[in-house]
Amino acid sequence: MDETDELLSIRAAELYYEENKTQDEIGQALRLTRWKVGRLLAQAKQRGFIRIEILHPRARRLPLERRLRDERRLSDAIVVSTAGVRSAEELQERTAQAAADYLTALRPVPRTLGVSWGRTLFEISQRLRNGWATGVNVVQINGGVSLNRRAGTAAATAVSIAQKGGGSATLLPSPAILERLATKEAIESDRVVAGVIELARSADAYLFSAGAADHNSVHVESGYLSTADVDVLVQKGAVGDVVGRYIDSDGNIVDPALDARTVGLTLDELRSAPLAIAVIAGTSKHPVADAVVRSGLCSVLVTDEATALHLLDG
Amino acid sequence: MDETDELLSIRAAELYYEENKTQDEIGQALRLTRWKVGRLLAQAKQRGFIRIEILHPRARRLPLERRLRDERRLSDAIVVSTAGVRSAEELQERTAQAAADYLTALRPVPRTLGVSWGRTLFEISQRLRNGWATGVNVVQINGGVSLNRRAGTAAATAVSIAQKGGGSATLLPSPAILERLATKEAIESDRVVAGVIELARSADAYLFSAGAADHNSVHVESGYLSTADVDVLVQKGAVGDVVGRYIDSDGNIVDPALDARTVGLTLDELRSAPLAIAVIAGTSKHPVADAVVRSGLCSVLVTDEATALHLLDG
DNA sequence: TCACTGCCTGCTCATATGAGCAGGATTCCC
DNA sequence: GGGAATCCTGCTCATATGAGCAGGCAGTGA
Repeated sequence: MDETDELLSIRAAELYYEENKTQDEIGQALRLTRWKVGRLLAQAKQRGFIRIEILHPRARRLPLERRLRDERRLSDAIVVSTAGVRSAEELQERTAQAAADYLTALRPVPRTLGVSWGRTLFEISQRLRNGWATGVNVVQINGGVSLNRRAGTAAATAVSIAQKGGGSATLLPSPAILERLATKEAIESDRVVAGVIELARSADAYLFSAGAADHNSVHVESGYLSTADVDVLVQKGAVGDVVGRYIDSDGNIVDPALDARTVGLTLDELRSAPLAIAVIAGTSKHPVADAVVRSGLCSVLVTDEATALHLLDG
Repeated sequence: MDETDELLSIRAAELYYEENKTQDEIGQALRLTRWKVGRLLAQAKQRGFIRIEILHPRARRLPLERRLRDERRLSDAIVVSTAGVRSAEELQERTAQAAADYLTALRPVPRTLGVSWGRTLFEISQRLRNGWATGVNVVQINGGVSLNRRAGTAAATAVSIAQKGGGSATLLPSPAILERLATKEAIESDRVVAGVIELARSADAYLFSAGAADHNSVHVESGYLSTADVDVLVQKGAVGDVVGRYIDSDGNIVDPALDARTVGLTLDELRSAPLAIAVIAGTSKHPVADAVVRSGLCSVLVTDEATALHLLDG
C-alpha cells in the first residue's frame, strides 16, 4: 500500500464511519470505484487505522477470551473491558459483576459450590441477583474466621451467595492459618470441620480469587500474617496466595511449613476439580494470575483486559 | 431501553464488531430475531456505547469540520485528529501538514498568496511538496526582518512556499514593529515597501497563523517586544496576535498606539479578504483562535480537534 | 371495563456490501 | 528485451443490512 492509497483509505474511513456515506458515494467523492473504496476500507481496518471500542462497564473482550481459552488451555475465560475505568475499585467492580453474571448463566447449575473468601468474593456475593440459581449449597473451601473487626465478611460472603441462590451455606469454622501445626491437625480432626472439608471436596464447582503477596493482603489485614511474614514469603519467591496458600510463579507452594498450618482444600484438589473458577483482576495481581493460570489452578478465569494481555503477551 | 436490552446491545456489539458475526448469527446466539439485533446495534451506536476512532496522523474530524462551518460561519474548516498525539510539537506538525494539504488541493489555485511568518508558517512551508501549485506568487503581508540569530526564517518561509509552487516571493523589507511612529510612517512611504503592501492588498488569498499572548511569542523571541511589553498587553486584555497585531477576545486592537507602529496589512483588510486561511493549533492558542473566528478574521480555519471543540462548546 | 394511544415486533422489499473471478497492467528475473 | 509471476482492477453474483409498514400488545384514562 503506497502513501496515496494510505491517505485515500483514511479519507474513505472518515466519510464512511464519521459521515455515514455509502461506499458508492465515497467513490464518487474521491473518484474511485466503489470496489476500490471497499478494499481501501478493508485495508484501513486490517492495518489498524480504525479502532472500534465498546464503551460500557459490562463490555467484554471476546477476542482476548478466545485467545485465553486457546493459548492458555482454559475451558472458559471472561475478560472485562478496561475502557473508561477510572480507579482500581471500578475495575474490581466490573470484574466481580462479570463473575456474578458468569455464575448466573452457568449450566448445569452447580448443586454444591465451594467458595473462598476475601474482597473479591464479597463483591461478587453482593452483585449476584436474588434467584441467580435455585437451591445451590455453598461451602467454604478454606478457613476464615475473621480475627479483626471486619468479622463475618467471610461468613457473610458464603451466606449471601447461598441465600440469593435459594440454598444454604456451610461455613468452615476454623481460622485460615494456625500458629502451630498441632493445633491445625487437631482442628482438622474435629468431626464438624472434617465434615465440612469433606463436603468441600465433593463440590461440583469452585469459585475463588487470588491475593497478591503484599502488605495489603487480606491475611495481613485479618491478622493471620504480619507484614514481616509476607516479606519473608516474597523473598522465598511468593507471588501471591490462592485459598490462603502462597505460591511462587510456577504455582508451587513457597513455604511447606506454613502451608501445613493452613486449613482448607489443597491446591492439588483445586487442580483436579472439574470446574474451578478464578476471579483475578488488577495490576497488582498480574504475577499471581500468571502463576494460577500456568499451573492449572483454574479451568475458568474471570479477569480484566490488562491482566489478560499480561497473561498472553507479557 | 431497559437494562436487559442495554446488556443485550453490548453483547451484540461485541459479537458484531469484535467477532465479525452477522446480525443473523448473533440473533441465533442470543435467541433474538436479526431485526432485533439490528435495532440493538443501532441503539448501542446512538447511545454512544460504540466508539469508532480513526487513528492516523493524517486523520481529520469531518463532523467537527461541518459544525465549524455551520455554527461559526466559516466557508471551510479543517480539523486534524488529536488521537495518539504525544506532544505539542506533533500537534503542530499534523496541523501544518493539513494546511499544506489544503493549500495543495485549493481550487482555483491562487495567483498571489499573501503570507505571514512564524513557526507555524515555516512548518507549513517545509511540508509543502514541490509542484504543489504552478506559478504562485507569494507576498509577505506583515513586516518581519528578523532581529535575532534565527534571521531569515520569515524570508525562508515565503521563498520556500513560492519556489515549491513554481513562483517567486516578494518580501516586505521592514521590521514587524517600529519603535517610533514616525519611523513606521517613513518606512511605509518608501516606494518599495508601499509597493509590496499594495501587492499584498491585491492577493487572492491569505495564509496566516496567530500567536498566543505569552512570553514564548515570536515577537519576544525576535526582539520586537519585551516580556514586560507582553505582560502589559495581556493586562489590557490581549489574547494573542494576528499578523503582528494584538487583539482582545472580541478581535479588537488592544493597543492602538502599538498597532500604529506595526507594519503590514490591517486586520480589516484581512476581514474583507475573499479567502483568509488561518492555521491555529494547540492549547495555548485556544483564546486567540476563538477571537480570530468570532471576529471574522478568517474564512477558513485549519486547526486541531481540541481547539475545534473549544471553539464550539468551550 | 373498554376504547385509545403509542410502542414494539416481525415482516417485505430495496439497497449496500463482500466473495470470488477473469483480464490487464506491472514488476521481476534472467 | 522477453517471459513469467504477481498484483490490481472492475466486474457478477450472493449475502447482509436498513427503511418502512401492518398487526399486536401493554399501559392509560374515562
